[in-house]
Amino acid sequence: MDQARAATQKKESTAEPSSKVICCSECGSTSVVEDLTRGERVCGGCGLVLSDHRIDTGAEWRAFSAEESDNRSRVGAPLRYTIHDKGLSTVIDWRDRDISGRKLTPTRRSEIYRLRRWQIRSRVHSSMDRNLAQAMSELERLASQLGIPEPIREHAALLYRKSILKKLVRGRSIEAMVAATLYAACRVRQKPRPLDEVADASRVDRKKLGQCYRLLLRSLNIKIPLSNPIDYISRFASQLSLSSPVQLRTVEILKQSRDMGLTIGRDPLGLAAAAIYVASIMLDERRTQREIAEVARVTEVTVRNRYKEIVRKLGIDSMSLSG
DNA sequence: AAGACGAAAGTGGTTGA
DNA sequence: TCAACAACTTTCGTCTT
Repeated sequence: MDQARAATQKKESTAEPSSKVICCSECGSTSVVEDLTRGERVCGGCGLVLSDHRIDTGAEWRAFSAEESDNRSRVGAPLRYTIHDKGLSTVIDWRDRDISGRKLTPTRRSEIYRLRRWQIRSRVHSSMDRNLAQAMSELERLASQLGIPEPIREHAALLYRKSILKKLVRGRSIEAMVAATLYAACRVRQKPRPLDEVADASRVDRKKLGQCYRLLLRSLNIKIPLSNPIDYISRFASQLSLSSPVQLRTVEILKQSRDMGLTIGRDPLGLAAAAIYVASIMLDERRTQREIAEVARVTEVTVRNRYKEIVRKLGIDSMSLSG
């Protein structure tokens, strides 16, 4: 009992600082200077080197003017997991010219032509590569439809690669697994999307998606942070075109609700919706239960029930609601 | 008339025997 | 595998603004 509590407390205390603020182990200062030319991270307080040998992702040219530094960049594209061969495979140029720009002789030309054909074939040659090629294009389609940013797409792509290696895709549809990895990646990065939203955008039904998602978590040992209603607020608020004070008030309400134990076992979507509803009334930017329920993908009834609980438990009286 | 409310029955997922 | 269960949904009649 006590052990369990100690464990959760420890988890909370270690999870907090490592995710955002970096503290110097010597002086506790939070100001960290990044020295990219030396690949070091140095404490701004005492000068202690916190980490070194960082990979420099910046330019490897020297530039003598602003124009030059704009033009010149690191050679080659960065490694990308969303391209099925990570963007690393060889490409044979389609122009029939040799290295010095001369036209090729007819014999040489037909030779190159055959080489090129085989090269293209071999690029997607193994079944894994074919699967990946298909999956990555589906991932791109789905992610752009949902407006999911590049880093999360890459994360999803990485998860998909892992699930292929674990042979999870076998016997399941590529689409379902892609949708599941994308949903999981959003959750891991604390930018959750409602499961229904992802299911709608792909051609996978909710149930299949949920099954694949759970399989993914189990097989790859992924730890997903409990989805927090607060993570949904900014998206919902912007869909309802609510001002930022309303967002802030909503977050406040959610924090209070959590402290009152109102959030345990409750659907985060419903909580987010109800909190937005309360905040929108308090700050006189009223939205109907139906409007809010729609963007949060819950029913009005759920919004209502949560909202009633919040009002009752937080002691929000009718005065602060009406005006 | 639209929105809010609440009761009652139905649904899908989890848990424990 | 099945029943019990909690949370959520659907549906619908009634009340309020």
